[in-house]
Amino acid sequence: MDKLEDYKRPSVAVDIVVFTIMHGRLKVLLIKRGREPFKDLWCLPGGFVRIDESPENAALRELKEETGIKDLYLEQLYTFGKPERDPRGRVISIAYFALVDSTKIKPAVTGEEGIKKIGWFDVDFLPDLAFDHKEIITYALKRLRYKLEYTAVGFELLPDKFTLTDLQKLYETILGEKLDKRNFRKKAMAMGIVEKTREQRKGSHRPALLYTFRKKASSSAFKQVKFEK
Amino acid sequence: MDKLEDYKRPSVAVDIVVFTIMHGRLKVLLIKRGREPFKDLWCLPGGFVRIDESPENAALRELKEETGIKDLYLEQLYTFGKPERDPRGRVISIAYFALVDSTKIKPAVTGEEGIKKIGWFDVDFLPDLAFDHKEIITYALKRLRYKLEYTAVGFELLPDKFTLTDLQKLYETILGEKLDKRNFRKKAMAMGIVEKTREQRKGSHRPALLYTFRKKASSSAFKQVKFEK
DNA sequence: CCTGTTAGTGTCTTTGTAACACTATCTTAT
DNA sequence: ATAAGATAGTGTTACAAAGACACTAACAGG
Repeated sequence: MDKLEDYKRPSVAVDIVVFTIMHGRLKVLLIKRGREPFKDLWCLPGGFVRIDESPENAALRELKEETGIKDLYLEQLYTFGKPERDPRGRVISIAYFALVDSTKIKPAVTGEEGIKKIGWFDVDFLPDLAFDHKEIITYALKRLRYKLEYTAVGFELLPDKFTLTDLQKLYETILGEKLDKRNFRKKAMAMGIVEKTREQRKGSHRPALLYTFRKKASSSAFKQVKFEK
Repeated sequence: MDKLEDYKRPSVAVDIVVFTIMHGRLKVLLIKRGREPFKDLWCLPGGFVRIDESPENAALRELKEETGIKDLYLEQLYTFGKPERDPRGRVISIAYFALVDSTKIKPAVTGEEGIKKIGWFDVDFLPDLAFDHKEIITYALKRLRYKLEYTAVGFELLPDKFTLTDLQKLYETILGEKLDKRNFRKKAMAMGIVEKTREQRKGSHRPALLYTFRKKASSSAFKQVKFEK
């Protein structure tokens, strides 16, 4: 009864939801499928877990293979395993949630061999997606918003040096609401999660101080969880 | 490259961490292994996912088979997938997190066929465990404490009718700290997550009013997430 | 009816959250 | 040189939630 051979084994895959912020919009990385099923539909980057690698390494490997992305924040999201979720057969997929700073994305990521195309899509305007990938993205989005409110994960989406306005815009973009500038800055400073540098960013207006993220205090809540009656 | 046949498939299992409160202590359900590897060591209830069932159903089925437990709160916890976690070969395990009210546990759950024994263990005094099950329990405990602070999941551990003292003791047991009686009751009432019944529980002292859980307001925070500097 | 035991209740202080508007500094155009 | 445009940066007050704290009430049993 406990022998591994007694059971038909499902295939195990990983799918990764990679978020970034581009031009003030939250984007997800998608790949155009080159073959059936769902040929020419968009889907999440991912692939099968090899027999000797951990799911997390599979996720990192697939991301590198398919998109060249290397340094990113990665965490396990949820395992999707309904028997009918893949028309090819039984595939259980461990979904991952990733964040990248858009300045680190390689520009030449489109049209590799002409078979696959990859693209960044605005989360509010997603195309039709293969498999249950829409559901996975919805789940990831929920997690992103949730995490943003009570952890300092947002820094993963910014370059090493950023202005407080950058940081605030990031929060506003993801949470979908305006935040008060003074309260936002007060809180960021009070929590000690950002640190001043001596550099400035210039434009045709008053220059802004650049800040860096202080990893030490990273476990703090940025905004307290809302209290519903 | 995308054919399912091209890949060696891992086995996929589920493991369930079932918590209950007995005699004011937090307990986990464990099973004594009847065969190698790790014969006679304790482990989490669980088993392999069948080719045509969802992981969640596998978890429910295994729990019923092994322990007779039927009605419980169940949610996916995390998928453990390091290649070396099972000496029999590659096994990826989807861990679940479950809560049962101890009054619903069948008493005759020990010594089925004399092969397997099952038992409830105090989380602070766990025996040696098979596989990486210790790690899984640690992870589940973290999740339990975390969820208790910001959701109303604690009710899953109580019978339908309970006193506010019962509820408070439950929180104290799991969080491992004393809570203030007046503040606790004030908050429980203010949030509207409990409802008075007209029944009382008697003892050799002042009788206590019984309350029920109001499912409507279940998404509220019971205690706000702590804010660390 | 006294004792033991648990149930039940209110106020004040502290802390965090939310609302709110003006000045400062730079660039560019005239 | 200076005015206009644009973004950076800053403090106070009011409100809401959390935390600390101690006594009275109701029952059973002796």
